[in-house]
Amino acid sequence: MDMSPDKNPGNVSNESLESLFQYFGNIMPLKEIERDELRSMMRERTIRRRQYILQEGDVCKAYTYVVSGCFRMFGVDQKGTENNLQFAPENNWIADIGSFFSEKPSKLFIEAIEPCLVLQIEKKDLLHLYINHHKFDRYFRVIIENKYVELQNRVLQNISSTAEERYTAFIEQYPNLSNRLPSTQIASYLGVTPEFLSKVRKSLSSKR
Amino acid sequence: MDMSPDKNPGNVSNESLESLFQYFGNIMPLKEIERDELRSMMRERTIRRRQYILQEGDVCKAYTYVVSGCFRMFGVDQKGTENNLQFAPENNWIADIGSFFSEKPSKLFIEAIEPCLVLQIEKKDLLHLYINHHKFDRYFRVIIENKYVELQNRVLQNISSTAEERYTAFIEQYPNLSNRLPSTQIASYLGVTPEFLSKVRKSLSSKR
DNA sequence: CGCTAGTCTTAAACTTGTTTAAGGGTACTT
DNA sequence: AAGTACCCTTAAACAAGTTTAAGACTAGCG
Repeated sequence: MDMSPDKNPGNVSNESLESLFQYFGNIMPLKEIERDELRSMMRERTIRRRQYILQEGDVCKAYTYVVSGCFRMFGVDQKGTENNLQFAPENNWIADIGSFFSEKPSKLFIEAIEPCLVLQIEKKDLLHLYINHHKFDRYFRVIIENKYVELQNRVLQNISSTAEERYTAFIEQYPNLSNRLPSTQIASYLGVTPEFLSKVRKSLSSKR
Repeated sequence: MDMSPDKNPGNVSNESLESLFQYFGNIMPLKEIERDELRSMMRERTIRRRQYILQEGDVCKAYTYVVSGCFRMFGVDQKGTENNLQFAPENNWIADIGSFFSEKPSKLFIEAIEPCLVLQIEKKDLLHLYINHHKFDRYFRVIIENKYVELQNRVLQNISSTAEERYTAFIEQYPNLSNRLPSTQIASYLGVTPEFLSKVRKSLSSKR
């Protein structure tokens, strides 16, 4: 177990905590004691561009809340191609949920696309929260329910839409990201080659 | 609120209940009181082939456990094409989770592909279970976590694999269903036309 | 400064999957 | 026994997306 210098509790910046409290506050208001619990459990880390917080073969040990920056989660297929499964910009949670709960090695990578500031919580602490503050059960169920619905819509899109339709849907869903991310990353998310995405963009711009 | 004849509790068959108890028992053992609670909350229904248990525009009011038979869940796109999102054969839960929790109208249909026997639980009863028997919180979180992982793998496959690879993966995952279901349904699940699936099958069989 | 690595675009040849149309098979109706 | 509905396959023309290759345009780096 690694002992980074910012592991000891109490070192979490107020800015990061405020971001997290506001996130939860949008679901339901937090009591003072719940804020204190979160403060003592969350560990703050800065992550450099290109740095991994999860690599294939490792067990996903933490849920990560993104305060600023952006991550991508991807898998690598037989041919060695990277396929982006999701992006996690600021105010989002990211984890390989399967690996986290089963404690089996992950088949996925999570990499910072931009320099990032995050808050992490480990499994034992999350379970502690579940048990001692029943509300967090609901919080995290809501989080995963929302992520489930998002994924489901994506599957539906993948099997029913052309690359062009998927791209315009991506732009609508992440107006931020479409400017911020390199097109190679977006192409990998959409399941097309960067070359074809370039074609799609051109044909879209000429349509207006 | 509809009052079908089998709504009153106590009418649930032992065979169905045993199937449900066994399902939960695979996650963690059930206490007698928990069995009693389930017995009193689950409502048994027989569903005819082609019958819908959810239609677009309706709010998904119940979680459905499939005792026997098989359902499909699908969405209809702008062109009117049906796209199968998932199948639910015996010993599976099915619901539009997004609609169920948000109580907003669903964009999906759930239809019986075969004659089915199901047990259903309504939202208020599920919430009652959550509150009075904390264990069910965990049960249903595990159920949705597993479904999430399944979906995630599917997205990964959709963006990284050819139709042939997706078809062979489908056969591995549902060896039952590949014989049982009409190929039109499988094609709709894979996101290809029935004609192309026919080609794929032919090219696969000639490879051996 | 010049070098390298990453990013974006274009184009031509190719592969994967769709569309349209047709024909044959089975099974349930009448 | 014929009728209809559904299911599965084949084939040819077409559209969607990939591959390979090349050129231009950054941005970071020694």
